[in-house]
Amino acid sequence: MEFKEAKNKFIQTWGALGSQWGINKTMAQIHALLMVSPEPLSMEDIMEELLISRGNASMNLRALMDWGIVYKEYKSGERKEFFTAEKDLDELAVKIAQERSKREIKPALRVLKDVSSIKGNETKETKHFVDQTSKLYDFVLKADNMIDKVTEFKDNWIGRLVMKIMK
Amino acid sequence: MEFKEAKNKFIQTWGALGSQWGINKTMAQIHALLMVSPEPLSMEDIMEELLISRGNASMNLRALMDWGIVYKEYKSGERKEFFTAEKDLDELAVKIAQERSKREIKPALRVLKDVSSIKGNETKETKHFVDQTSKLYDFVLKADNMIDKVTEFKDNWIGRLVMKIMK
DNA sequence: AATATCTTTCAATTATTTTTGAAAGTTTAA
DNA sequence: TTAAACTTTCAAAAATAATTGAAAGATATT
Repeated sequence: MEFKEAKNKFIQTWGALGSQWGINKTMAQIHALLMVSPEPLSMEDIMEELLISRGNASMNLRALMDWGIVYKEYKSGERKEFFTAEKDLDELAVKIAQERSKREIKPALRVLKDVSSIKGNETKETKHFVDQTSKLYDFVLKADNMIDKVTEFKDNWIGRLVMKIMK
Repeated sequence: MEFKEAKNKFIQTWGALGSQWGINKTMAQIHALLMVSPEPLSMEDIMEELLISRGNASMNLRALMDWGIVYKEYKSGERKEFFTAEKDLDELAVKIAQERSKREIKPALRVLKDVSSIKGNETKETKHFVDQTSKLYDFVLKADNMIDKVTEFKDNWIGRLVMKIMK
């Protein structure tokens, strides 16, 4: 396999993986491309490499910057903007985890808390409902706390974690 | 909030969460419904409660069973099939993690391994590519191993994990 | 202040995913 | 073996999501 082929395969795979995890394909592809680019790329570069429109590139770059995993850069003398990806993988994982926690898990937790605290007639159905959603609340809360804790580690937390788990 | 409202809210929220994580909305909703049902439900029950077609119910129940998080049950004297969800949350998390690892992570790992081992001319670009994809391979491999390890724990692994992390 | 360079926005289009419903398939019972 | 009860399949339709491209917005340059 030669470089160009490998690069393309990597970008496609990363894109597919992204879309299986609720992240838009192009967004993941742009990120993949920037990850393996030693130099910052312009919007033009990205459009060309991924064969996408200007609008698409613009919107997805914006989204990546909102996630905090792609940065804008300016080159002196150049008018246009350049982009780089967060390349530190620990940092990347933490940012993604934090963002998903904020956007999806925390709101879901609120709902779980609300629905698990209904009061009233104690039928079998309602008892089971409260019991089950309470357990779910505790579980998701723990998982979410884990994300927060993990953030404090930094620097190869996943390696340490694996060590710890394996005892 | 009364029971029916709470139940509906729970199902809707779980469905939305599912679709943000690459799991089809109806599939997540069926699972949510079964989680809070003290008794097994028939396909008819599910169709009625979620207002979905027979085909939709059938396909998504099949998918849930493939994931190993919903089981078929037979009631003696009854002709039709009934369904229950895995209600043990540790078990549920492990099954989901294993399944996603098998379906998505393991294949991606293969690709990462392949593309990170290209040989040839040592330009800045290829060097950076190999370096970056190798790191990614190591990282994803560690994360995936963590899933495997966690499986061995069973019984409230997440609680223990949080304990460990917090020292 | 006019022009050139570059970016963002968004309505319309295109692509993808999900859902439906009816026909075909299966299993049990009479 | 026929019929009834139930489930699965899958092509077509509907719903949802992603993408385009051109116009409007910026911002810097002359």
